[in-house]
Amino acid sequence: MTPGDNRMSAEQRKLLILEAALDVFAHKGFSGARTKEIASEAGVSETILFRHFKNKDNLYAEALQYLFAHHPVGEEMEPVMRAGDDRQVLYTIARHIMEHVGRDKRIVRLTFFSSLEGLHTAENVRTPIRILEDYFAKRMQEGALRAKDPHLAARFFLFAVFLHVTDIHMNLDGEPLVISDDEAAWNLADIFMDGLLPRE
Amino acid sequence: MTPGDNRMSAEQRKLLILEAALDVFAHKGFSGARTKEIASEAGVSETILFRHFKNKDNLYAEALQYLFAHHPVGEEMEPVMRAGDDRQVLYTIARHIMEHVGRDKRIVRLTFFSSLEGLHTAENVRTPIRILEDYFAKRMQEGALRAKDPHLAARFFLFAVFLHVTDIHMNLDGEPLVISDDEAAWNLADIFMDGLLPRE
DNA sequence: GATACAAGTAAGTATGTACTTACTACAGAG
DNA sequence: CTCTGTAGTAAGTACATACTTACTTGTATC
Repeated sequence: MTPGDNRMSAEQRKLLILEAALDVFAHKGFSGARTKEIASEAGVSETILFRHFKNKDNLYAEALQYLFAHHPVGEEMEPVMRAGDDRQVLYTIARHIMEHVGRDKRIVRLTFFSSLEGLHTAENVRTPIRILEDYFAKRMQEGALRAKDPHLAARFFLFAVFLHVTDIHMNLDGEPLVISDDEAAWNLADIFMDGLLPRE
Repeated sequence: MTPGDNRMSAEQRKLLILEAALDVFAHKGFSGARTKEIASEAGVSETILFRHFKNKDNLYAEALQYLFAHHPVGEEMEPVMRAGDDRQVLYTIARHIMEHVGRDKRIVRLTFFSSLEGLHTAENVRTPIRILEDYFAKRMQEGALRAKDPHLAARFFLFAVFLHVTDIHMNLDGEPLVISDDEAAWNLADIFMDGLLPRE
């Protein structure tokens, strides 16, 4: 094997390693991941991995930063809140999150792993709650929604969505769901708007 | 240190080790846990740990079995479904889960760790969904509830509760919640029954 | 074409970690 | 009292793992 065959710029190589790291960390968590496996998945030797990253902790931190930099959460949500009536807003938020997470399945696993392993507080959970909470508070003041606790309402709505997509990617529940994102989002928005009791 | 000072029956000792194992596994996950730490937390040497348990996998399996044997999920839920009107049923289920989990905070962490590490399908998630789903289906057929997808409705309700208690113990969201279980459960049941839109 | 700098390889080291082996001491049964 | 089975200790083993060291090769720049 002649060296230099797959020569690559530092930046390119670093990205390859970051991608491999995300795969392995998302799959096995920080303490379950092996630098050797990450290196081999990136197609390099451990030596090179450690030339690009000071140590495993550093690699983990940079990998998370890289992932969330490419998948920001809060900002994209704001325009969504002007989607029309309240039902439409909830639907759009739900779809937004489903797609956001669906775009990269590692997000869910890494978020949970990081929280469990105490390596990272989940900014990507807190931010959406704040945004939806503010929206609810405003609409409640306007009398457009019933006056309930807006923080609790936002929590419950988003938690339902979060665990729904989490389940889809982690399969907490036994069997895989066959329902489309669209149908799930409409159902949830409808329940939150009208409730399960029939309206007379 | 004369041996035999803290002599103990096999069964007693095994329970001590299981408890220590649950603590450490819940805190660090399977691959983050060290048998040495478990042993020392149980106040024994590793030698003894490995005399009681074939290996680390076996210890993990027995620990989970022990935990869930002491905190069964599904069965206790059935009587709860006869709690009165539908709102009361939802409230009671939510409270039931909050208390169930509150009784032993390790449940949440172990459930998530196990799922993430692929060691265990979460029976304690699936079972409650099935039960609530059946309840919804029955009430919808009776016309007491609007005809929505009962599986989705059950999923969303329970997922909201699950992640709510998860957050309380894992603090996914930034700041700790100050709201009581009672208040949270009533709010959620109310939203699911009546929705956020005002009824004319 | 010589030089500088970064990409690459091969081999190694120190520590961690799951698990063992060889032995001692105690308690209950006969 | 002796025998047997089990709780206990001390030390060790084989391998995995994060990280290093010493060295080689390619490439862009002047």
